[in-house]
Order: sequence, then C-alpha cells, then structure tokens
Amino acid sequence: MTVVEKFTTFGEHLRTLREFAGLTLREVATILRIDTSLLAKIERNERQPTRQHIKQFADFFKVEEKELVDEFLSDQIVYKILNEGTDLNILKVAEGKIKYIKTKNG
Amino acid sequence: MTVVEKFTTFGEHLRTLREFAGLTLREVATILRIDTSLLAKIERNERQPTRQHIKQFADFFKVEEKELVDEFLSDQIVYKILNEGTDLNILKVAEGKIKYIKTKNG
DNA sequence: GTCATTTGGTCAATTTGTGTCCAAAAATAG
DNA sequence: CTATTTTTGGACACAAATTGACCAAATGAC
Repeated sequence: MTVVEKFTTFGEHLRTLREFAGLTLREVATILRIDTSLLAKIERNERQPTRQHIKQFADFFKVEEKELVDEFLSDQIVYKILNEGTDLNILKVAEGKIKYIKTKNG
Repeated sequence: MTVVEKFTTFGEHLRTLREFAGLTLREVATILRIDTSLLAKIERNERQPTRQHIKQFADFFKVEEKELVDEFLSDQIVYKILNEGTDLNILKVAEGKIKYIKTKNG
C-alpha cells in the first residue's frame, strides 16, 4: 500500500510525489539541477528520465528506486502494446520466453 | 500447435521457416527483393524487420502475420526486461495498467 | 493587475538505427 | 583438395529519433 495511486504513468507518479511534498517544478528542478521545462516534460511523459534522473527522484522523494524504474519500464511496454495494435497475449509470450531463457541459463 | 519450436526469437523463427522450406538466404532475399545480408541479420536479430518485411515473411511462408508480429514485439519486451535488470513483476504492472486504461476508455 | 508556475515550441547536437556493399569465413559439392 | 555457394561480419553514408536547453506564451494564484 503506497501513498500514490496505482495504475498511473511514471510521469503522473512523479507529479503526485512532488505535489504531495508541496513543491513546485522550479523548486525540485533547481535542487536536482535539471531544467524546469525538462522536469515538466518528464512529468507529462514527453521526455524520458535517464537512470540518473530516476535515482535522483527516488532519493529525493524517499521511494524505492526499483518502484520507479518498474513504473517507467512498464509504461514503455504499455505504450508498445497499445500502439502496435496487439493485445495482452503478448505478455504471456514474453513471460514464456523469459522463463525459458532462465531455465536454460541458470 | 505450430510447426516451429516455441519460445524462440523472431529471427530464429524466421530461420526455421526458411530452412523448413529448404531455401537459402539468397533465394528468399531475391524473391522478396531485400538484401541477402539484411535478411541474414534479421534472422540473427541484428536488424529489425519492418512491418512491411513481416508481412512479406508471413505471406511467403504462409503463416499468420499476427503470429510473427507478436513474436517480434515480445522479443523487444524480453530484451527490455533482461537488459534493464528488472523482473517478471513488470509484466503484471503493465497488464494492470492496460486493463485499467481499457476500462477507462471503453 | 502582478507575479510565479507551468506549458509548448524550436533548435542544435547527439545518439541510435537503417540498408547496402563488399570481403572474409564457413559450409557444401565435385 | 579445390571450386562454388552460402552465410557472416565489418564499414559506411544516410536517415530518423531523442535529447536537453532556451525562451516565450499560457495558465493559475493572489
């Protein structure tokens, strides 16, 4: 059970964290030494955060880095599925492949 | 139940189809009017097939286009998971998001 | 109205990916 | 073994996508 709403995007998640902390874009951007406009775009999912960014956000907002990373990466999977005109079945296929690879290697 | 082995990559799948048909890279490449080296690379997953390519392959080898598309797209998801150091949990997250979006929209 | 916040567009620069060409390596046949 | 065919791999010019910065316009708070 987390503070933030589930089933949102990375950007929305980030924005929620910031607003929950009662800070403006400029404030957070200044502290983290990134452009205000860039941060705004990351929150609107118009720019991708780098790994570095994600780590900074996790540290700053005191959340698990993996939580944010998964939020970000799952967004990309969602985007792919919705835009390539395929369906949820693809997740099963991917899961099968990964499990297969894992049994093969370790 | 298909002719080809399951849990393989798009490229391996394609290669299996070609070899099953008893054709060489050059033969298939010539017929489909693509560079032999490019076809070889696609089979080794060193180049991505375009949508056009996938359609050509499906038509030529008489398989469902969606089957190949899903094979290709799932590869990308697998690649992402294996290389970004995350785990299968991300698929659940993605699934949740998609279902959430679908209920929201229609 | 003023001031702070947020958004949106533009841009040069970098990064990433593409298909083609050619030569080397590997496999196959004679 | 040699000759031929198939496959692989590198190099390349080119195209496409993404990036972060900058600035101005829009929005919101007061």
